Amino acid sequence: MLRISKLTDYGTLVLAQLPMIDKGLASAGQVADATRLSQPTVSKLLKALVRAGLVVSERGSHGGYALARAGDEITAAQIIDAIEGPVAITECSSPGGRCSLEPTCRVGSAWQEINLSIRSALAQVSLTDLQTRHIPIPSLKLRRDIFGLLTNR
Amino acid sequence: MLRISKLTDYGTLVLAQLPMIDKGLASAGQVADATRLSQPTVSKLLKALVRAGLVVSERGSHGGYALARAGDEITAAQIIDAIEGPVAITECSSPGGRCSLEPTCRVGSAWQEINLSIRSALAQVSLTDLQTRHIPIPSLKLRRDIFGLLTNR
DNA sequence: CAATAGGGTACTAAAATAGTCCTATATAGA
DNA sequence: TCTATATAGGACTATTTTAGTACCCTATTG
Repeated sequence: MLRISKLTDYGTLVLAQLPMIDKGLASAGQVADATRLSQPTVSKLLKALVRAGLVVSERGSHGGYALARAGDEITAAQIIDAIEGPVAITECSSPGGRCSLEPTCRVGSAWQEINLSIRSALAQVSLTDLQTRHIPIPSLKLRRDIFGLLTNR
Repeated sequence: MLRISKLTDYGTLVLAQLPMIDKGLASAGQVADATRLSQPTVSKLLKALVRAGLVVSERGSHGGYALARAGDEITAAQIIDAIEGPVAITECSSPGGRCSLEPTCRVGSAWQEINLSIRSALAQVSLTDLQTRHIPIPSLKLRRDIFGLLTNR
């Protein structure tokens, strides 16, 4: 019915591998190893996450990435926005969308209500929820396989 | 962020052109003319809507299509399901999805909560809402243009 | 039994998504 | 200050999904 992209799902995996900002840094390569995703893809995701402010980065030979804030301060809505961009359910639902009939046309408002409901639902689920709502998993590899099954990757 | 397909949007247009079940029938060609969509596309949509039970059809030389029930008994969720199929936000959010770890894995539940919220939002908007929440429009053609602008078709 | 209309499936074309690669810039340490 | 390592940004290619079309079949009316 509605879906998030594979990249957004990967983004969740990537975020789950990052240390908190005050606990050191992980390089893109390390994250790629841990998630079993390719390095270029991981880099692309991390760049988007940095731009969105969910992740902080440091350049240079001992550089890397870390979560900008705690996992329960990062929401599913923010992750989706960071990776897919703020695409709305229809063009006209976008704030500042280009519908020139805004003042008279009321059709958009129905879709906007829907869009707000969806966003609020997504804002109520944190990264911590997404990554910890399961029983402890023996190894990283297995954990990744579970994600794979979950999302049909 | 999340979006419906163009075909689903077209589906709303098509539904808006159909008479109620007790008020006669409209042929696919008539609906195509009224919506300015191509006949093959309209036929495809109508077939899907019939299969989903939102529309009834009659074959034969005076056949055609009509709404199976009143516009406020048809929801946005039903329209989306009819045309895009019941694809969930992730595979595992599908009822009866194929995640073999269901009993132990709790990750899916977060996405499922999200999915339920989205579905309930979509179930609260009717076809009537979608088609009548605007000021009266002079002609069918103009009305269609407005939909076009709205959805960036 | 001919004309008209829907039913189903398969195919083609177009667009969005996913994935990769290349070049530039920054930092640490020898 | 030079080299190794790491991120930044953008361009490019491949893949997948979506949209659109065409064909052949079945049903109904006059």
